[in-house]
Amino acid sequence: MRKFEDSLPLQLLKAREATMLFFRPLLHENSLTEQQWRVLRALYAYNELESKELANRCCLLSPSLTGILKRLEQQGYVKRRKSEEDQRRTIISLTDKASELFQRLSPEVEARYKTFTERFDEEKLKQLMEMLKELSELEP
Amino acid sequence: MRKFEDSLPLQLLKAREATMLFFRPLLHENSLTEQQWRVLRALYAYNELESKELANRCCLLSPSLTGILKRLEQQGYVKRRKSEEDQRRTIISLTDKASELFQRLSPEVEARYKTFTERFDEEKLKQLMEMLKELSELEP
DNA sequence: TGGACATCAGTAACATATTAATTATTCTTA
DNA sequence: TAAGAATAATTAATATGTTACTGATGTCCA
Repeated sequence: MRKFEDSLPLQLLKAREATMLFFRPLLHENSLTEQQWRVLRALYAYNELESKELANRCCLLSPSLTGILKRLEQQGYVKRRKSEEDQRRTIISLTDKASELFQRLSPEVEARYKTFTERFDEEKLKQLMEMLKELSELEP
Repeated sequence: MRKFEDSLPLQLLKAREATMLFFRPLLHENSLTEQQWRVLRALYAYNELESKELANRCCLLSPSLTGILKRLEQQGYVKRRKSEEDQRRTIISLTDKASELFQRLSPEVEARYKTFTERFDEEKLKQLMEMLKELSELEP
């Protein structure tokens, strides 16, 4: 039988934890959770997104996103509006306050990303990303 | 600036989600969470472990483990005893009931692992595990 | 056209994640 | 050896993860 440590999900989890150690302190200094930051990143990149698509892109489940958006909205970082064509859908976008926050933090995030790639070869990182992509497209 | 999707933590998360799709249904059929299964696996592999070491190996934080162990204990799957040398430490082990459950589920888990490797080349998987290991040993 | 069916957002209930603080024990060193 | 620092486990408080379910809307076809 495989050893306990040979579990792929476990190794993915450990690798993710190790990677987040580079960024989590910065987010925490700014009172952001990693999920909140993921949502801000997505919305900054795509300008506005329907709730469902936002959840998909951020790899969040709908009930989790509901709470995250509620808190981000309370802090004045996101706004929501109903879709014209389909009243079931909600469209989310960033406030100016959030854009400013993002632009303020973004350089430091990239700087820490750089220190990361100084310790983990970029070519290897590229290969890794390829494999992860392939993996995430797998279906049972 | 990097694209939203070029985030390594996000890709690790997505890859893990895709992988867990192979196993989560089985665990769910048996009323186990993935964290509970991780704990059972570790304890089965190591026979008994101190609480702190169990948390480390399972990539769980101590407060999370406290709750997980409480529920596993209520269901009669784990037992705890105090360390003789150091009264601060708790030593955790599986009950017979848990060993039986593990032995019953383990073959099916391995079977699903096999269907997984049929779609994701084993040589590539080996490379991936190498990179993940290297990644998880990184420190900021 | 209206009723079965699908879809989307949200709620409910419980499990886990995260940080800070607390308690009990052990170690250190003045 | 007694006070202070360090460590292990827990609790507290809040945020998120997970599944099941509800309510509102939309689609489709008899």
